[in-house]
Amino acid sequence: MVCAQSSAILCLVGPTGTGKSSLAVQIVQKVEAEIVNCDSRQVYADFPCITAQPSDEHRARCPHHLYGFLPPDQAIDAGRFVSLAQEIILDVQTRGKLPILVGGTGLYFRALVYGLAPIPDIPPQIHERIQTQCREQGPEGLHRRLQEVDPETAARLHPRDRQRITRALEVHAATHRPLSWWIRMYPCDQPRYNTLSFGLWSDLDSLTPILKERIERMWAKGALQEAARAWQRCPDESAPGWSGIGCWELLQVLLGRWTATQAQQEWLKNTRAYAKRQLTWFKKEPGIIWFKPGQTASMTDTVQSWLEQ
RNA sequence: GCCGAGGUAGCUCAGUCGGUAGAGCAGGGGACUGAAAAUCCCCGUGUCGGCAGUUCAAUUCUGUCCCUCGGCA
Repeated sequence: MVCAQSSAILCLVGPTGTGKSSLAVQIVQKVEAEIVNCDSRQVYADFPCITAQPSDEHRARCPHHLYGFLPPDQAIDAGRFVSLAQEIILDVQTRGKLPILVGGTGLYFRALVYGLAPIPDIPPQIHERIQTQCREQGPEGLHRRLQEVDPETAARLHPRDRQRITRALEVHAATHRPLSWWIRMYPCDQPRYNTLSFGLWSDLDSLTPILKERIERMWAKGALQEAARAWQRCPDESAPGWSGIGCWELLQVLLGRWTATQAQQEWLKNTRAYAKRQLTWFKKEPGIIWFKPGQTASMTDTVQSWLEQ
């Protein structure tokens, strides 16, 4: 066993269904390590099966952090993820172990590795006010306002991108500084950890049958019952936990809106589209060493020589 | 067999009063600084069922054949 340097983290990223979780557990057999989740949906306690959280068997092999700890009515965001993950990573490193960051949420990965501008939390009343305005005036209306208070951000956002437009307006309203100011003041272009990043790359055509099979396996393992239990605890379609792919499709079956077949088709379609977005994101991410699933034999050697440096 | 209604993009269909066509969905590509499994953006050549006729020009009109779906036998 090799011990980790104090500031090192290993990252394992790539689209859904490429086998990141199993690979992480394999690496743990060679290196003293603990696994840290980097996936925005696997944090939800009510959806272990549907969001493909590591199995009990995997979790028994080494500590797994930030999985399945949040109820579906509670939101998580990149900022909160980063502060939770930072604390855990530091703790793991202090104990002389290597943190392995595993997951497919590109924004969380980048925010953790490269940092995030220290924008304070937005007070709930400001958030609510701007969301209401967006509903009333539409994203285009808010985009026009953003052009006045933050022309730089407005220029790079499409007038219908309500999520980013409202966020930029919220930042301005809460801090009296435009989002572009924060980003300029706190550029996030240098990694804050000594990082080795692996990516598992699989093109969509090869991934599709795997995703299809995984959905069938989840179905057989009781995904629908899992959703039914979650619905009893949180009967609110708009709750953050329900936005996961699969959760929403299964809910349509529970509410009698879709047939099982329809839901499975939509589930696969949406998963594929998501995998494509992940590929697009990670392709651009610098410094990732790419492997094909199943051709990862040299990976642990790379990890060990990196740790010995 | 007769009478209707159809055959146009992978699917569902619109349209062309004759000048070789366009929507939705599917599919493909892209963006991304606290909702990110989210939120958005861009991308449409297809023997217009086959063959023949009329015409400068036919997917459009005419004839004929083939196929599908109704109704009657």
